[in-house]
Amino acid sequence: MAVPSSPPASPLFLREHEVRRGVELLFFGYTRLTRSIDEGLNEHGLGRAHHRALYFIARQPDLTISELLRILAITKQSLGRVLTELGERGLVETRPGVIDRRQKLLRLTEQGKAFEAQLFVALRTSLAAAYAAAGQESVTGFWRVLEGLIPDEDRAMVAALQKDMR
Amino acid sequence: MAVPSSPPASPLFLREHEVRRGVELLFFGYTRLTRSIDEGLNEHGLGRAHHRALYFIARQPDLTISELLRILAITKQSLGRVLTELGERGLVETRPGVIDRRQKLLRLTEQGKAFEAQLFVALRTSLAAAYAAAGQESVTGFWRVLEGLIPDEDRAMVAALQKDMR
DNA sequence: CAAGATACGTCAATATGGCTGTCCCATCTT
DNA sequence: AAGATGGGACAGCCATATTGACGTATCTTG
Repeated sequence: MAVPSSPPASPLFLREHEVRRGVELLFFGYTRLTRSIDEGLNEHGLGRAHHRALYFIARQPDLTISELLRILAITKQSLGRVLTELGERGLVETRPGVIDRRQKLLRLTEQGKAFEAQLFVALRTSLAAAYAAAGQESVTGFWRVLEGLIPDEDRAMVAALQKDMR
Repeated sequence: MAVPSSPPASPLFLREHEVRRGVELLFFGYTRLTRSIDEGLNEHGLGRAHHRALYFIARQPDLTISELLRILAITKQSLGRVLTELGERGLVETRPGVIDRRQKLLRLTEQGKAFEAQLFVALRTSLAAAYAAAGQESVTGFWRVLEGLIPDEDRAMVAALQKDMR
């Protein structure tokens, strides 16, 4: 795998160090951010999978099971376990769909809202510090690159989440 | 409350939606990027944990076990299993440290290098496309924000990885 | 040199969060 | 009435992580 020291104008090769930098920063950044909520989750005996469900239910009240499945991209069985546990702890409640009574609309209880908000504080603290240190210009770039990592078929779903943000 | 060191308009309390957007984009971007290598890993019966080890050994040949443990932030036992499996498949080899013979210096075999390079193609394809779509300015911002997510005590480690990038 | 610290390995037990496959029920659609 | 869809549930499996304790080789230091 000998690499010439003066590379030709192959854009793919030229980007290697930039790509490695991105891979590494994404790895460390993502894992550190998720670690920031572990303590709060542990207090309730919950894990990150529970947080992901909580988060997206908080984000889109009256989400259905199948919508949540598409967002999380896990199996019905895996999600079932998580939702059962969240229900048992009184953090999530469901009601039958209005239009389609087979559906279950997911919502956070008051307790669930409070807990999600508590976890969100940790996320906000970390991200806000990073945003502040980097500056608004950088934040825009940060978003743009991440958007480019999301495959076309998923982009509508992500955009929908952010649709009704004020 | 006198906080002399922060500017008056310090956006510590960013608008919530900016933080949620970052959380979501990081989640989707990171998970989609990691999924891009699953197929390649599956062909060898390996998982993402194996890739992380492979990746960092590729990045820093002659890495020691304890350095790798610090990077991955997992336990010795977890890493032990991963390295055993990589060794059995002839992807990673070790030799005793030169200065300190208790150490094991980790290296990829030729096979290991080829495999890591193959996986890297998928990462590069995804990230390079995102970089190209976003533009160089954005890439810089992307890096800056992610750097800000890494706690001070880990930053030296990450910087060391990128020290000898050409 | 003896004592202790360090680098690494290993055992056993456990938790978490995924997966597949199969079958079921209620409800909506045609 | 038949079929499609939303959701639940069973059984079993796998990957990846954890803790705690103990062992061995090697380096460092009083």
